[in-house]
Amino acid sequence: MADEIALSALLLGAASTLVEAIHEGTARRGFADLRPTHGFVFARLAPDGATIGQIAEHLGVTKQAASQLVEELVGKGYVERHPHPGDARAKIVALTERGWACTAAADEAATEAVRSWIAVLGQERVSALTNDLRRVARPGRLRPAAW
Amino acid sequence: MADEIALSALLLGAASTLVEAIHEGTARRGFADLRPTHGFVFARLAPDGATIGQIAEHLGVTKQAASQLVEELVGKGYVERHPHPGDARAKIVALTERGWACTAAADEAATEAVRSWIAVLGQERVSALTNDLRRVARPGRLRPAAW
DNA sequence: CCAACTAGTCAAGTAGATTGACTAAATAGT
DNA sequence: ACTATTTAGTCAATCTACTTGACTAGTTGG
Repeated sequence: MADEIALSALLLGAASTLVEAIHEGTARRGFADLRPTHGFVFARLAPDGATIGQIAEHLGVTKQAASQLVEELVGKGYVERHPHPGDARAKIVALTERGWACTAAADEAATEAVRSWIAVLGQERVSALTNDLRRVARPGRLRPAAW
Repeated sequence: MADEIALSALLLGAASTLVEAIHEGTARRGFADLRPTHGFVFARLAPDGATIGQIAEHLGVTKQAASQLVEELVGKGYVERHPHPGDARAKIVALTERGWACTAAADEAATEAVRSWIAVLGQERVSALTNDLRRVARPGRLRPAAW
């Protein structure tokens, strides 16, 4: 049936709604020079940082794209490149103080956004939803780009 | 908490997983020259067709982008432009026979994809999930573009 | 019946990705 | 131990899906 098709549209719509709410809330808290994609980078960076390759895999993009993204974040003061302790080729990308502040703001914005869902569905169902998704969503493939 | 942040990543990952499965399944059935975006156009076109403006709104893109998309689909034989009965400026974009065949293939692929979710979660929870999403996902905003 | 608006297209520009070629460092094979 | 292959990251060029801006043709309203 078309019901199965509708599910993907719903998931996409829901994801879009939530991501945009978080993005908007984060911007409102003083971090307006970022896109949602950057937030997904931050999520991978906390708490211990990550290499370019790990970021690329997390986002589901090429290393080159990840590298460009990191370069932009370095320029804006959100992350720093540190030498990798055990591999001189690699670099550890880590959040700066500003990066951590932004992450905190994003967490607030996310809580705020989800609160409106809880108001509609109840805490119970939101939790159930989250758990169900955890079981079917293959990690990685984070960005539905190039569709 | 970071749990709220995770929810958006999960939704996005789930949507991505499902959309790609449908896309792949449709391609496997003989329609390999399409992107997922085209599928969302088809969904709006069935059963009665739509104008360029309606397609644009459905996808959350500009009319120009929608127009280009339709042009591509015309070239590939999936849709046709018909004159609008009551407005000589407008055009009704409608599925061709091939367009309908592709839609049927996409439905099959979607059913197949959702079946694997049902195998994990059970019919019950998948239905509950769908209903929950229906209540929180704002329609439109289909494509999380420009992230 | 003229002014303002709407549907769609043409053309050019843009942002975020890609592929390809390269350097330097690590790992594996003999 | 020395060579060969693989891996981490970057530079450069390109691609592509989308945007903004300008326009034509048709519609609506005072």
